[in-house]
Parts: sequence; C-alpha cells; structure tokens
Amino acid sequence: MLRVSKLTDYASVILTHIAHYPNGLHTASDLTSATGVALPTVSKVLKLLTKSNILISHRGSKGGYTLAKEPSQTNIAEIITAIEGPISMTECSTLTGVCEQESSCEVKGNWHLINRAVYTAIEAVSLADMVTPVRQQAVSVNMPIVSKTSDLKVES
Amino acid sequence: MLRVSKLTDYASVILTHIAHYPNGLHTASDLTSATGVALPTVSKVLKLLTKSNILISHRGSKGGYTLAKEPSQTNIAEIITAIEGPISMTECSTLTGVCEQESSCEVKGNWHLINRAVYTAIEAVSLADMVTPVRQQAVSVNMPIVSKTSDLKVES
DNA sequence: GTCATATAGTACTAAAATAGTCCTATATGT
DNA sequence: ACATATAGGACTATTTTAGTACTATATGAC
Repeated sequence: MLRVSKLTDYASVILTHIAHYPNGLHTASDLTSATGVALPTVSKVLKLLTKSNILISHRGSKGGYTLAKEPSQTNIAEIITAIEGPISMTECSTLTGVCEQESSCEVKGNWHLINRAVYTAIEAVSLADMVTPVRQQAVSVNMPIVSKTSDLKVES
Repeated sequence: MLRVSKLTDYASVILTHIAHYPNGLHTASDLTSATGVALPTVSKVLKLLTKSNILISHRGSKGGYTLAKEPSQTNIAEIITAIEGPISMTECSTLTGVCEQESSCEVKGNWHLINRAVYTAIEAVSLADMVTPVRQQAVSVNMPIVSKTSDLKVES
C-alpha cells in the first residue's frame, strides 16, 4: 500500500496530457476524450488543481484550462497535495491533538523524518519529467535512485 | 495524505517498544499495557508481523513474541509491507490488468520510478533508528535528507 | 495427563474514507 | 441574448480500514 488515490492518478494523467501541449487551452470534455476518464471526474480533478494554482481556468465560451507554470515548475508533491491535502505518513504529522498517545509517543519524531524523506523524493519529480515516458526496464536497472541513504541516519 | 494505516502506525510503536528490550519475550497483553493499544488490535498486528518474519512467536505458557532479527536489520518498508501489503503508489505498480488504461498509459513508467524513490527513502530507516527518539527541531534543520535529487532525473 | 496460558487463523461488523455523479450558479465570447 | 464552459457544493454508493470475536492449536508447569 502507501498509495495515492485514484483521483491523484487521474490528475497525473490529465496534467501530463496538458503538459504535452502547454500553450493550448484544454476543456474538460477535451480531456475526457484524451484520457478516457469520465467527464464529472475530470471536472472534479480540474477544479482541485485550479484551486491549488497548478492550473489557470478561463470561464465562458472558448474557455478551458491551461498550466499556471512551466511543466518543470510543478512537481508530483504539489499534485498529490492539491488532490489529497498535505502529505503526511501519520496523523500527527499534520494534525496535533488527534492522536491520544501523542504526548508520550516515542516514534513521532522519527515519522516526521520519514515523512520528510518521502516528500523530498516525490518533490524531485516534475511534470516535465512526466512528459518524458520511461521504459520500465530503465527504471529497474537505474538503482539506487536515492544515492546516500546514510543521510537518513537518525541523530541522537 | 499518502498515509500509512493506523495499524502500521501501531506496528511501529509496538516494534519500537520490543526493540528497546530485544532479548525479552513479549506477550500481547504486556504490549497492550506498554503501548495503550487495545488487546485485539495488538494481537492482530503481532500476527501480521510474525507472518512476515519480523517477529518470532512462541506459543503456549511462557510464550510471547520476540524480534526475528536485530533491530538494525528490520526497516520501515518491511513493516509497512507486512501490515498493508506491497508498497505501490498506483494500482499498476503491483497488479497488472486492473487499470483499463494500462496499455496506453503514458505515466506508468514514471510512477514506477517515483515508487522506487519512495521505497528507497523508507527502506533507509531501520527499527534501530526508531529506538533513538528524534527531537522535532533536529528533523527540520537536517535538510536535505535525500541529497542528490538529480539522481531522480528521468532518462529518455 | 490436564490445566492454564498464549498464539494461529478466520470470519464478521462497524466506521471512515474515497469515488463518482449531479445540480445550480456564474462568467464570457459571439 | 445565448451557447459554452468553469465554480461550488451536496449527495450517494462503494471500497477500504479498523476493530472485535470465536474457535483451534501449541506448550510449559504441576
């Protein structure tokens, strides 16, 4: 597990399509045809992305959506955050006072550290990267992706 | 979002407690007292961890659970996998044939890459690291945790 | 050998999160 | 004015997760 939601997945597909034609204006129905995702769902995703300033919307006739920034300036972490809210591995990473054990929790700080590491990894992939398809073979031989695991070492 | 489940969170707390006393035998009810997590839930978590060879169980009177390996040899990725199943950011990363768009999907390879990066980040934190509490301040000034983001660059 | 203790496995119920849809309002170009 | 397209919110169904309960099995102590 540790999965992004389906909506986030759709968002990545939709944005990647838009990033292929960064100067065009894309309507929700155009994107439905292009991606195969149902219109109400595409619409929902586009609204969320606009709200988070990843897309700019143009209302009315001849309206549509376009990228707010260049593809290289939008990363996967922003997309996930736009659809699902702040990225956090545990409840206590975003909300205080929800977890009863919080005050005496031994592992809170470590989860923050893990959270940070994951965020950094996701942040490093931009929409421009998504436009360039990767063959699966290339992925599996391209290890290690994160070079220095020792940087993650917990300091006492 | 992008959150681990509560059970995984419990697992981290329980295992961290056990790792504090790596030579002792811990019963489910001992761990309930120590962590404040309800007995049936602790029990469920312990069974899952045993099934994945993170813990070893001893049945019967004077039984209980103990670590299968040294704390440094068990990492967070294993724990997440034990409780939630294989780590994958999207459906297509673990299961083929579930996503209808799979054959024509433009972003599949890139998600595999992201998945790999996240996995590597999580894998770098061991149970031994969890035993050492981290002050939150230390976390926020300790950037960047993942050093070379350029390694993530997508190759064409 | 039997009894108390503790885990193994499975099934089930309740709660929460997610996905998907629909409706009404508002903006804008022709 | 009208057709087109987004904005916002509400609502339902589905799926996932959490939590519990019950029965079976193993083992040490007496």
